[in-house]
Amino acid sequence: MRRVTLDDVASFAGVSPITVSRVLRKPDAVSEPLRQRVNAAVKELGYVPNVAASRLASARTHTIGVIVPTLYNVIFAEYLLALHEVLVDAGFQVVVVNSRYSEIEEENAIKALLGQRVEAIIIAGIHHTAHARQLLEHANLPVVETFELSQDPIDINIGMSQESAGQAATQHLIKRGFKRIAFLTGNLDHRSQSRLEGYHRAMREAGFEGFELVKQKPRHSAIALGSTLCAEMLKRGNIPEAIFCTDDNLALGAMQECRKRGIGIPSDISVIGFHDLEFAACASPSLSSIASRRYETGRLAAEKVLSAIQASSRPGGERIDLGFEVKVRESTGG
Amino acid sequence: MRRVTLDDVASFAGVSPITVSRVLRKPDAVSEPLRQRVNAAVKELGYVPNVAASRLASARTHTIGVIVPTLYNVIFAEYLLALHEVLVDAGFQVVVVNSRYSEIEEENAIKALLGQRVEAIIIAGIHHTAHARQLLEHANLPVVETFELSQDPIDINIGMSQESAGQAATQHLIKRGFKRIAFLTGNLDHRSQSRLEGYHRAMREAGFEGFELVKQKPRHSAIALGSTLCAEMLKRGNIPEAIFCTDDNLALGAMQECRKRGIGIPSDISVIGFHDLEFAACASPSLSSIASRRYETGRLAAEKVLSAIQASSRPGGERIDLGFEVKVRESTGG
DNA sequence: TTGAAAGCGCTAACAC
DNA sequence: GTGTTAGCGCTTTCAA
Repeated sequence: MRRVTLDDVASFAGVSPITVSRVLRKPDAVSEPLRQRVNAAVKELGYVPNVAASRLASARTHTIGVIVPTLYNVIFAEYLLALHEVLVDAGFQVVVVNSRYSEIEEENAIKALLGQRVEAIIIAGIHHTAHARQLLEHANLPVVETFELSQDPIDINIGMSQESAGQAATQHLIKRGFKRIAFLTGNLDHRSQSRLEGYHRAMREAGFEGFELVKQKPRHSAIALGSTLCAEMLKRGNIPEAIFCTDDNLALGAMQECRKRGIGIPSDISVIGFHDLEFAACASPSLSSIASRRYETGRLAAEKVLSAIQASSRPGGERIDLGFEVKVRESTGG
Repeated sequence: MRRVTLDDVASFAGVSPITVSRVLRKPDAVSEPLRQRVNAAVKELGYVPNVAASRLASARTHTIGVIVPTLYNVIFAEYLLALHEVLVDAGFQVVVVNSRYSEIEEENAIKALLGQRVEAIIIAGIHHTAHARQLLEHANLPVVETFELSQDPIDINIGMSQESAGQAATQHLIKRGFKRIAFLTGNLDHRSQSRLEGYHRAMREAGFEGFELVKQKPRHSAIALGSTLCAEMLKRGNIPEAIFCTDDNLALGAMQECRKRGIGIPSDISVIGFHDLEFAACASPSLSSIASRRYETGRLAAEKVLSAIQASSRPGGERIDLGFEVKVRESTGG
């Protein structure tokens, strides 16, 4: 049962193949009667064009490659949503690849996307293997790196300073008068690492000693992990005045653990999270957090890519800092 | 700056193109010395194979199409994660398309995927336009419909009875002794609709009168919507003894609204949600919910697809009910 | 406005 | 084990 091809449609309609192709791509270039005959034939035969052939012949794929470290994180879901909204509406296909927080997998993902001849790559993060970086630089297509700020962007870089954000969160706690401030995190990816550095910087500047608790995050339970981390910290006799969690889910878990133990928030311990997830504002107590602009990051990245493709020129090094915002709420006495 | 092709590699290595192709796809079929020369040439020239050409020539795409109504929902994120885990590891590429809860967009998505000659389609939901259904039936590839149970699956159907689940949730509340039970939902997609029907069935069987509150869900705030819906219901003087929310996020918002108004949960009003999201177990009060098996749905769908492709035969109508579980917690006095 | 010819970059099938 | 030939299904010239 051979699939129907463009040639089949052409013979059926009694026109040349190229006419069918034109009807499908630029109908205005074909006269009304032929157009109708072709459209009828397409419908009659149930013809579906083969994109692989079209891509090969035209050297255009109308595809954008996107690399994210994980699919299981609302942050990236929102970002992907924004990318989709802009790119799909502009007639592009989005291919999402998941690097699972591994630079090796990221390099493989880049190879796979290049093999597909994607017209641009949007990649979360600025840390790549040397070879990956080389591939991206030599690929001759627009590359957008997101979420972090790079000293040396490949092409375009859109993000925020994770370190400054970490510092700002910590400074907020310091301003509230706390000295014993703990830092809690799940897996220490580059972004959490930077936040941790910001935390240490703020603590150092204030003359305080920091202490962090890091624990690998199992796949499905950032909230539960927050409780676990918090419990562990308390069990060790490390009773802080305030906790900075690298993620709102962790913070929520930590708050629940405290509540379970009769520790008041913020009366006994203040808590600040990161990302300002939806529940933060309406949790109780409402959770202070650092608002990150992942939706805007996605939209802007997509728009930059579209204009670069339109201009068919590779954009020069551009760095856009979308910033962040400290949201002060009840969990830190706000 | 022409891209490096297989022919370039071949001349560089002094072998025929097909030998290069073999080294890349079945290295064992090529002698050691040639293999080394080819690999060196590939590296030296930075050759990246063109998948479009390969797909066209081999008539295999190693691509699976996946259609989901939205990307902005943890349920589908978990499901996609499971699909990715199985399919990517088996050497397939996953192309995800988002139908935005529209059957028309779903039909377009199907066309786009067929145009890409995906080797199987995994689609969330069982409700399609007549034309979409026809396309899927005639496409001669394995089709898996998920999340709901179909009377008449295209090929394979993996899911749960949304209606029974809605009924079970309601019956749980009825057993607790409640008569005035409200049903709260955001947008009424097919699955929520079925849950609503289950709710009405349970109420009817118990001889009670049901009342539902439906409101279109704006993109980013299921929790806030839950508060809004709850507030609206209370403002109208409709004070129920229990609330069944079609989603845990709504339930969380509703609980928060109640707390704000000094309404005790479960002392004044009981609340049950749906999906058993991560926070349900550790919210306070912990939230009763209906656990859905979306992760397993994803894995099983992917596995079924793989074995169908392996057998290169279209599977006959098969329906797999993965069931659900009523999780009784504090919010309904558990 | 329409068509003929050529070729995109790869692989299947068949020789050697 | 290696190469030759042909062709996958489209689109890009260029000519009419």
